[in-house]
Amino acid sequence: MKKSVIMTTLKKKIRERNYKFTMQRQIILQAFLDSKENHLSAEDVFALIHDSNPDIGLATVYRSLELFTSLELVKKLDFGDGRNRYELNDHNLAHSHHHLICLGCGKVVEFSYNFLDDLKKKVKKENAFNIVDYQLKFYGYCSVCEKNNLVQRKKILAR
Amino acid sequence: MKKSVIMTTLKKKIRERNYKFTMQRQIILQAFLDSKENHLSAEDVFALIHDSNPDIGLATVYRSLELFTSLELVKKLDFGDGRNRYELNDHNLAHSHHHLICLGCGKVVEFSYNFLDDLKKKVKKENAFNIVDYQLKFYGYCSVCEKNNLVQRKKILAR
DNA sequence: GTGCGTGCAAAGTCTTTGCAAACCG
DNA sequence: CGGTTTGCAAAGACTTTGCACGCAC
Repeated sequence: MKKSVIMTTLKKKIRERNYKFTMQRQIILQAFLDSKENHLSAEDVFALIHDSNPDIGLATVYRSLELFTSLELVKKLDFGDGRNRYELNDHNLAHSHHHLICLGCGKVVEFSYNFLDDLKKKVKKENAFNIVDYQLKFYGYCSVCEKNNLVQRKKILAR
Repeated sequence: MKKSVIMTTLKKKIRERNYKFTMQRQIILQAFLDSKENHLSAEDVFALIHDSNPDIGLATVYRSLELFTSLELVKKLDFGDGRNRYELNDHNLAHSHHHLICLGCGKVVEFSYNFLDDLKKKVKKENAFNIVDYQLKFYGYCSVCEKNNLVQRKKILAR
């Protein structure tokens, strides 16, 4: 979908909940649309926009991300690196995506797999819990780190 | 399994990696064994042991939990409440368990479902990623909060 | 115009670290 | 006895907040 169309949708969603579509909010959302990296921390966003917008403070970035999360425009993620990360919440995605986190180098790769529908029913029945969303994270080793691990293990065994 | 047997196993695992089984480490592990609550933050552990062991500092609790995590004696969890939580890593559990996090009241319920084996193969093949572990979190509403939500929605609609 | 939103700096919360003393093995 | 581990306090990292000013609607 075209970026400008997405922005219009986001604007609408902000307005219809009676929040103001300020320049700052637009710029922050634009950063997500423009960034090659999908998983941005508050500091990342701040760095991305700061050169062209030195007047936007870090606190505003935090407050905007918090707002966007509550409006479900973005999703708050935790990859265990001590800071929150955010990604645009693509409601149109038929299959939700998840994250493979490399324990060696920290690289995060996305992975599609949708099993919510089946599980929603199962969990609802068994636990009296109405599932709204879920997060699935895999921890492992990417091919590069896996290779390094093997080399490392061989060295240890050779001692 | 008996608590004392578990403790012996934990002791062994610490010793065989050439770490010392100090009184502090034992007391912290014991807190997990004794606590009814499975998901403890560093502060929780500190509070649990502080009355009987006022000499154990919070920094030691943090350092121990970090060590235990690296030794895979405990698992580090994030429920989005701004602090890390830890639970004993039960390697004997045939089926791993996951967490249902109530968006209304924050209650966390455990839920068993094992699908790692199938997915491990699939992910390995498709993404060149060797999966070691995974975390699955569901967000939703427990029966109490769901009921409150419904009441709330009715009120809003009645306006 | 009015009230929500922002910038700045200060404060808050959780976690880590430096160092001398204590302790495990 | 020697290298780990600990306690304490201080520092660090990320995030939130108070307040006066500014801007969207």
